[in-house]
Amino acid sequence: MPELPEVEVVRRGLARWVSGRIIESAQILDARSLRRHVAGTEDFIGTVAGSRVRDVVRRGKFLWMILEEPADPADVPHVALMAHLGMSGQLLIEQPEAPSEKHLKVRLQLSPATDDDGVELPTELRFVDQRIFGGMFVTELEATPDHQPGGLGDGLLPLIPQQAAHIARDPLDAAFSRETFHARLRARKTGLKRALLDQGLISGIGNIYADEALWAARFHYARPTDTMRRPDTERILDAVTSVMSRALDAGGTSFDSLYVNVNGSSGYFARELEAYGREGRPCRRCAAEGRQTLIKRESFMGRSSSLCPWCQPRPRNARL
DNA sequence: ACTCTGGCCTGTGGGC
DNA sequence: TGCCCACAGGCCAGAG
Repeated sequence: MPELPEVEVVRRGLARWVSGRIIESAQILDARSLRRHVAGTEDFIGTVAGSRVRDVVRRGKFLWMILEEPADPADVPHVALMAHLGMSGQLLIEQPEAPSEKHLKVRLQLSPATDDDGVELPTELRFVDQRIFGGMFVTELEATPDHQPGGLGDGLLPLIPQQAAHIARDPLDAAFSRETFHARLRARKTGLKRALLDQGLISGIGNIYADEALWAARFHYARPTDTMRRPDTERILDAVTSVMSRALDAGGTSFDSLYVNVNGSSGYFARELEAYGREGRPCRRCAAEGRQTLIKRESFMGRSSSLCPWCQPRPRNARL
């Protein structure tokens, strides 16, 4: 399940293998993956075909390729090819003759290129998506007043797509402000996990890393946000940053090959999970301290939350 | 203005 | 064996 670390792994792969190349042509095998491109598939193809990928940028779980018109030396890039992986999306760099994946949705043919050793690179970028929660679309880049340089992959232009303008900076972004986050968090009248999952408040966190960070910081998911004091905010942010950094390190190893593989379950980080998916198994922190506590799973927000009932007791003034 | 629910999707797996 | 339903969950529209 692609959350921030997985999307960043994909961004790095695209930046390495696709940046500088021209998208020569495109085929849409399932228009549902272009649902958010309101102008339609022909417009999508017409826009991306012939454009050069100048850079690959990410904010939270949104990912986009900045396109430029190679025939016009004065061209100022103003168009982005957006991709969101949703639940099950993958961006794969493959040879055109490679067998079609079962859920292949979009094919983009890339201009020829070689790697640092002069080896020919595959010439197709594929978007594969089983559940179709993700998708691709083309959008205008717009200046945003809150922009500051220095974010991951964000050093090129003070522009972000309009569809990602409401997405907050993520905790690995150099321009992420803990002060601003703390103030906005305290202004909310909701539970802590709901706030962590709100991409407009802090981006990149999904159900897995929310549960992991809450476990690491020993907060219950229903902790009222308006009772969070500054040290509390520091503790949850430290936990979020730590778990995401470790996950990113684990996922980074998958780029030994040319293939951009986004299968989150294939990395070894799954073995490092402490709460998510460990229902009925011992809390390792409790076990280390001589207690026998089992991780339990509760239904919340229409999805599941895994937590240790001893480390993360439900607050008296719980907020959902 | 803010908070929260439902719907979008398909494959998997448990219960009967 | 096969059918049905719950579940997985990021995001957004719209209800409250």
